[in-house]
Amino acid sequence: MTVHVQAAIAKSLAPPTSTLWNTQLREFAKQCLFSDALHLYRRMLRSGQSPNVFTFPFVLKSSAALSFSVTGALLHGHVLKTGCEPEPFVQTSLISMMREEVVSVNSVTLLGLIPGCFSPVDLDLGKSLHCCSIKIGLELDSSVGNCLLTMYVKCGSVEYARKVFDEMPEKGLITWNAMISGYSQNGFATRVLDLYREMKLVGVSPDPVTLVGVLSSCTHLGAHGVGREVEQRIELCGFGSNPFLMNSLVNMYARCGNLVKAHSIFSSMKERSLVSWTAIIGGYGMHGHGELAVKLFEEMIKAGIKPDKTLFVTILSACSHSGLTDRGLEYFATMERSYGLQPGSEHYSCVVDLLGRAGRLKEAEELIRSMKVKPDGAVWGALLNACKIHKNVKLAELAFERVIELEPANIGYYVLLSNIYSDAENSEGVLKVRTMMRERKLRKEPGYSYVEFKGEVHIFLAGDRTHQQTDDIYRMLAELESLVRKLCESNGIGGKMKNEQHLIGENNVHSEKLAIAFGLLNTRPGMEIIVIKNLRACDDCHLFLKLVSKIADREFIVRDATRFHHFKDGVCSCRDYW
DNA sequence: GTAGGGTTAG
Repeated sequence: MTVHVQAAIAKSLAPPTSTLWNTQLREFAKQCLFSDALHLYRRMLRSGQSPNVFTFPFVLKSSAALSFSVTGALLHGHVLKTGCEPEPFVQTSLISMMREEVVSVNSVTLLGLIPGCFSPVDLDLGKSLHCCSIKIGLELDSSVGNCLLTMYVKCGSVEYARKVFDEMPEKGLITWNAMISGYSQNGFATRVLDLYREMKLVGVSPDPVTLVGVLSSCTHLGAHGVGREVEQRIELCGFGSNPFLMNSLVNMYARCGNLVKAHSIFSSMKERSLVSWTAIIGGYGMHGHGELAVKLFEEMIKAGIKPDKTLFVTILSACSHSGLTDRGLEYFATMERSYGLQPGSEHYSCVVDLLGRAGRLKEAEELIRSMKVKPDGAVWGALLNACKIHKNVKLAELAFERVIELEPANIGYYVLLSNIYSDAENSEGVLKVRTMMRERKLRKEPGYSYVEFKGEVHIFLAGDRTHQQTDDIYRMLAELESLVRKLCESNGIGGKMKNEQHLIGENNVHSEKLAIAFGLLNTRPGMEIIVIKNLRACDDCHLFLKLVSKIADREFIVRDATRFHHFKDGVCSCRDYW
């Protein structure tokens, strides 16, 4: 179409109609070729073709994107804000054009203007466009409403978006999708699932776009049940060839630990994009199969696909979790050398983690000092974490000092340092950290864990006794604890358990332990137990849960704020190498 | 002729 239009205009075989001009303008605006759009607009005027109501949105959008002044007062504010002087051509051509036609702001104009505000810095301008649409009584128009809703989502104002959503009298598929994707992209996974249920109840049929948002939220929540329902729907509706949807499905299964299923979907895909590869490689890496992740990565390179920055984060972390230190360092070196990708802070934090887990703390510290970009909190945080593993109090103090300069309110780092002191039996240090937290009025958010069982969510806090099965749960825990102790003594791993001894007992019952005990009580062998934890899963529970999986011969997953921990037969597929 | 989509560490 585009080629045809260009050819028609260039050869002037027939005088282009306004529709042809507008189609080409729209193409340019869509591809963000804004100055091309403005040039085309100039040619259009020169050729004697008058712009009409369909012309304005694309010209206005292009002008707005280029920060040029367009329609009077509305965008004048924008120009002042960015400090861009209006380009003389745009100004003169617009003024002359306006003189000839009365520009009335209608829904089409708004639809051209609002997408110019799809970024948090333009939120104020977007709000004024919202006011403008209310003034002319168009805010309830479904296209304008959808557009405003999306604008708020892209600006990160989910609550405003929801307000627009609630006020819209006619909610079409696109309205539901915009809200569902909006929640999904901003991390409100439970709200996505609520809205999805509501949508089906009012009789709107989900399409692939809906399901992508829903699947992404299932992945974050570990909501396997909904995920499987979505998969059935995909088959039923014949959406199986949609690459976006298939990527989401691969990602969901990969992250939930069902790598066989993830791989089979991945293999069956006709088009495998970089995102598909990232999903499957990340899945293997996350579950401790670093060798397989590396193998797939090499396969991808051989297939002629170029990795991007995201994939490098994924592969570096895969190497880190499987102890493939040197392989990871090689990849880090090729990033810039072979692919021209400048490593960012996120890559450095992976490499610090890589070196740190391997005990190469000195090199990790040197790497940070050699960084061209300013290290962020995550980089020093990775070093601090390594100090916890390898019990280096001195370096930990330095890393803590740096990380706290950058993220003074991040409680996780205070807890980490406190645990490092506690491991070193340095009670003075523990006290120091606690005082610091009190002075800064920082309080640790209470950790909780929950299990989804028969459509209900069972939530537990540390030491919780409110659940109706409390007695049985505690009995089960006491039994497990005594079996764990026996196993430790007979296998001579009591040393590792030493730090954990004080955790056993009612005062130190972690929420994930309660959730697992609940799961063991209520599910049959062979059924998977998935526990979700709001914060990071407790390191001290790790060994306990591994041993429980052996004793009870059961498989379970603890999904915490950062990753999946897959426990099976006494092994955790996550960070098990050390 | 308008609005909605997948991947990333700690």
